[in-house]
Amino acid sequence: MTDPLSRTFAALADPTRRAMLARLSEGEANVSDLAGPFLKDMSLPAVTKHLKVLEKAGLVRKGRQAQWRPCQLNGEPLREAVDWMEQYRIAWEEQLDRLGAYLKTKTEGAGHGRRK
Amino acid sequence: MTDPLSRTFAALADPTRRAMLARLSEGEANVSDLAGPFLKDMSLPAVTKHLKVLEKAGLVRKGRQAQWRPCQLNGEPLREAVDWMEQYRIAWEEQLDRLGAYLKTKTEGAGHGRRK
DNA sequence: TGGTTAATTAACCAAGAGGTTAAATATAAG
DNA sequence: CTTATATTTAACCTCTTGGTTAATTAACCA
Repeated sequence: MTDPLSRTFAALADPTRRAMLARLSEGEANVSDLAGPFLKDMSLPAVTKHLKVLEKAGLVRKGRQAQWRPCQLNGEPLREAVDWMEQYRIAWEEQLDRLGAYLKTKTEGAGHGRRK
Repeated sequence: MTDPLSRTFAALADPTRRAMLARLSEGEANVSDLAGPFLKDMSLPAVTKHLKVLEKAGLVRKGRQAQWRPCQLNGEPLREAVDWMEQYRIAWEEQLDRLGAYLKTKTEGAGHGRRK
């Protein structure tokens, strides 16, 4: 699982990480800001690890400012993931269309020929 | 990692599984059809396992027809995943806009006042 | 019945993910 | 120089993932 797209999807496959991205979509945040909502459920090092997964996937960029590490969201890998999905979603919708058309034909042809 | 969205993203986080979905986007296929391109790299049971991951994520539906198991793609979970992403993509693009606006302000204000 | 093809299950293994606690680092502030 | 705050690293543990080979099930065919 070394390719970028896999890393992106893997990063998204965790509700904690998705929540952190959601938080970051509202603006920059330090590690402890991000950790806040989760400290009831897990330790700070656990959050650091999640953050690292997001960083390695390129979804988050971490700066430095004194002892704080302000984190920013980077949407680019997201766009690539969406692109991958859309590419096939089109095919899937076409499949649905074909199915729809097929069913329609069957129904229309039920009387074995056109009406009128 | 028990929620549907996580299962979907996790299922997509593997190039073998993505390739299987890509194949299925061209139409129905049996397990051995799907396995074909990968049998140089892995065994059939490995493919079965990948398929099971896709099934549990609801991305693939497996029927039966004699000894074959015709597999079909189900795009619905995909749509939900895209929806999740789009929801935040909007925010991300806005962030980019704000960044752009900020840089623009800085440049404009460089001469400390408006040019005539 | 016995054989062939398609696919799954079982039992196992190595590596990775996600968590922990305790110790270390980085920066600021007395 | 010491202390406080923010964050990371180290060492460890358990469960899951992704793979294996060997055996099993399911359905057809002769």
